Amino acid sequence: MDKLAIQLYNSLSGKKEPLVTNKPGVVKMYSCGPTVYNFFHIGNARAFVTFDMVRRYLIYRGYQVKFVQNFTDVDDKLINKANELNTTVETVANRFIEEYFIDANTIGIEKADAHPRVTDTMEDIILFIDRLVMTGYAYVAGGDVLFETPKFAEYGKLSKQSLDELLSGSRVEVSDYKRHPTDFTLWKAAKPGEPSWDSPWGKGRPGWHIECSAMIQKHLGDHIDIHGGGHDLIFPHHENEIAQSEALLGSPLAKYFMHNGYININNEKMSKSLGNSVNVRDLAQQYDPRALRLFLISAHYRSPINFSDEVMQQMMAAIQRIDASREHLMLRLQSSYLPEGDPFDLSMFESRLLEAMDDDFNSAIATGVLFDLVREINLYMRSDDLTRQGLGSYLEKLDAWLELYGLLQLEKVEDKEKIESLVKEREEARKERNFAIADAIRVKLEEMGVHLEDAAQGTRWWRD
RNA sequence: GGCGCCAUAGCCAAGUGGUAAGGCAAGGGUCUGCAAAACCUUUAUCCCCCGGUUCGAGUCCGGGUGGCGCCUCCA
Repeated sequence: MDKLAIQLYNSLSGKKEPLVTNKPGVVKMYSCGPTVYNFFHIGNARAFVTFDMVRRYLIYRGYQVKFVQNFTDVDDKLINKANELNTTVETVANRFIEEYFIDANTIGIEKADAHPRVTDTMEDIILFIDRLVMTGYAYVAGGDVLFETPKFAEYGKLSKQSLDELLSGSRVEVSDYKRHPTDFTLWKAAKPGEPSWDSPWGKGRPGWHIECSAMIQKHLGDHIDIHGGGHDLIFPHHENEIAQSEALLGSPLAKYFMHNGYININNEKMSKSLGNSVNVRDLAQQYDPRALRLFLISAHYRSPINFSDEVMQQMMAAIQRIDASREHLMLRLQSSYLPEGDPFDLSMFESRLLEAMDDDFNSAIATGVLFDLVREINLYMRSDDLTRQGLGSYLEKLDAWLELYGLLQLEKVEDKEKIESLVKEREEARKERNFAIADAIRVKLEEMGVHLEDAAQGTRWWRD
């Protein structure tokens, strides 16, 4: 069995590197979470699902994982939204944090070990900024505090750009009070009507980047193993985090930076101006949420992917294939006259999965292995030598993997009993070869959106 | 202008220098009260183009062409 280290692509080096954690067996990871002013969209979902997948896999591989993901709950977008709704920033934030957890749960994203909010981290943030001022990395200009980028010699090491190169883009905002055009805000002086906090520099609120540095330190300590986010966060967000933290630490904030790729919608960049952003709340009404998740993990996390209805239809069909196989397995296992036998050795499958995921979390290959398992299960079930242990081995493996992929079907209880009694009634009719009644029941169920499938061991059903 | 990414069948998507995984769709077949599912089978002599390295390249190198991202809030 493969005992080699997990390889992961490190944005810092631009290469795949073996995962060697600061503390053996423990992975500390932090991933940038949402600004909670709205429902999250499919693009956000890709980042969340990517790091949920990484976390699940690390745990699967036996690591103890400490995972933190933040909520940005003070920011211009929130302030605008609050004004728009004639309410407070806090109300907006609370509302959409709740909505976050609902949607995250829908697509199988587990809660992090901590979900710190900026407003709960204010003291640490102010202290952090203060230390940067004291050590000369930051300066006060008016009521603002700015980080002086040239003071940090390695500025640009993540985005692989020098200060000059950053400038030549000439899109960097030039302000009179900045000593250098690439300097960025750590603390923003309060404007009337905005939420603000007391600080040594007067009332104000934190800039965007500082929260992550402060939260990492507070919840995970000075150094973490993996820092994640969308690849658009490379610059300036993560670059600035590195500058802030490492200016004080003098050593790396995170050993590995991982960045997931973008999602396009019908081959166009998703953006609000194009009006094509789709939130997960709406999508989950339209498609099986697991199909959504499968879509997100069916490509390697660094590849750009394209969202379209056509692709989603394919994903729905693929989910059906998995479900059908699993449900047949369970039906067979319910059979009362099943011979006993030996459990199967499925280590070949397991090795293939580990090999795929160890290689920079290649979930595209890993899902291929999953479908190979499904094929083998289907083949086995057509054979004549089924045993309880044989079926059990497959079900156990399948469920372990579906759990790893976050695709395990959650039981919906509501109308389940009603449907099952109809299904049973129909089976009785079929036994009596009263096909007229059997078909009538099927029509009725179809109208309810329930599909049937007759197998030798019984009937399985599923909903749209 | 700077930094970086991608180009594989009708669609999606892997592919570590050794002769193209997997999913969806489509055709044919087996099974079946019907239907569905499942299984079998067919579908890229070829991986954007041109050179080069090599016994051998989708896979490495150089040059094109075509997409895209970041440099500004952004997953």
